[in-house]
Amino acid sequence: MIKRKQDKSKIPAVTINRLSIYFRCLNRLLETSEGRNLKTISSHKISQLTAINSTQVRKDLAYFGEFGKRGIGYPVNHLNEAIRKILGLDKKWNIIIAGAGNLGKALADYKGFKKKGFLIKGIFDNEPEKIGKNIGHILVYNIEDMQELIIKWNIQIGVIAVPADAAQNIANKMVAGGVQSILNFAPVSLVTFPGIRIKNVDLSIELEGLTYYLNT
Amino acid sequence: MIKRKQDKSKIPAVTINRLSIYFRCLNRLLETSEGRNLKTISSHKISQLTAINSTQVRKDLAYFGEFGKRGIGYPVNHLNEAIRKILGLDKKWNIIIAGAGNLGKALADYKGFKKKGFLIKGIFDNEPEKIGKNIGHILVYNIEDMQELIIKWNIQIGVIAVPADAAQNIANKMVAGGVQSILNFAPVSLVTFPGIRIKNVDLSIELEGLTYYLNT
DNA sequence: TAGATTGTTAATCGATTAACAATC
DNA sequence: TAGATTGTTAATCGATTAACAATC
Repeated sequence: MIKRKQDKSKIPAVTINRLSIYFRCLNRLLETSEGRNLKTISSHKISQLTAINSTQVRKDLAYFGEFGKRGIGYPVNHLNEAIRKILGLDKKWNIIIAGAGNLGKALADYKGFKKKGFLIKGIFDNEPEKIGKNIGHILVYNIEDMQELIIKWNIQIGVIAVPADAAQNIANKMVAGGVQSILNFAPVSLVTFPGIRIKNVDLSIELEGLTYYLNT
Repeated sequence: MIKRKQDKSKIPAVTINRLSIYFRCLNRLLETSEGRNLKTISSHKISQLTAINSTQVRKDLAYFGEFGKRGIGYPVNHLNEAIRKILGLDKKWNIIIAGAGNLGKALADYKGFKKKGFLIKGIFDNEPEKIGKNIGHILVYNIEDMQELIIKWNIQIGVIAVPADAAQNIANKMVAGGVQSILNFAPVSLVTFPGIRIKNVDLSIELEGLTYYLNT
């Protein structure tokens, strides 16, 4: 049973990230015949598959309810469904992508989105040659129309894949349109807005986190 | 003066990530005329520009030396160069990309790499139609030849942009070739190797970190 | 009953931040 | 000297992990 009225601010953000990892691990397991025959799974087995400490696994899951049985383990199917609901993946989410460059194209074509219930409703750019064309099955729209279409399409998540110097302006427009969350691929610290959640994916930071340790 | 023999394992990984942020912030500043005229910058100013607590800024920098002067601040140019050296960005790094799909293409075309001293020496794929073609100015090679070319080109960093089920195999081959660090875009927990550093960039985790909070 | 495993408490570990002496 | 600001210590905060009673 999922605990009701669980205060999200009390749950560490890293716990949510690990929940995604457990979810993927269970999904993979259920794709195998071995996994489908499994009734239950122990925190120790999840630990082996994810390289996350088993106490951590139990603690993370316990934030949301008592999913397991002592002496037995966690029922695989039920746990899988419970995590899906916790992460909100039982719902459909409407997304737009700003920027029809290489990255925007790669994201628009990314098969993982649809599978998880993310619907990319449109891509936006300011280059006239790109506007009106299709990327995969998604149409490229004029960035001028973004704010209006965010409202019309009831967009919850905006993905920023524009150059760094345009990112803040795009973010402002997304928020003005009513977007509640932003996934930002531009290498800038966006000025944030109260109540709007921003996640940054930053290639430079990741690469420099490698070169620092390579450097002797 | 940079402290010699600083034990890297004693410095939090998050500090290195923030160092990247400070570095970018200083770079941006030095691109403006206002910034170029600045002799020094205070931890408080850096804090304003990066939204990172000023005590945190001072503590992070103090791991590597005494860059500032009390009552004055940090000399902008010198600090910028010092961080560049700490992150190893004064050196050239040889990179290969495995996977010539949309993501691999986007990465190969990413301008930020060259600017920071990262040289993409080749892209690898197993599809015959792709092998021998150019992406940007980079040639696509047969994945069979990857291990050999890693040695020949003295590759330090391997980027994995192949589907999830192929990722572990590619990682094994990269490590066998002598790659020391891996940037993994495939949504799997790679089995790690002693002494090899792996950084994961995982779109699902980022998106689910948004839907969790959107979910009511 | 004996063995397995959860859920949770308490201990530990590590990172952030407040406070302040040093000093420009 | 007075004000500004660093570098660092000590306090705080928060996350991880060890330990174990509960229980299947």
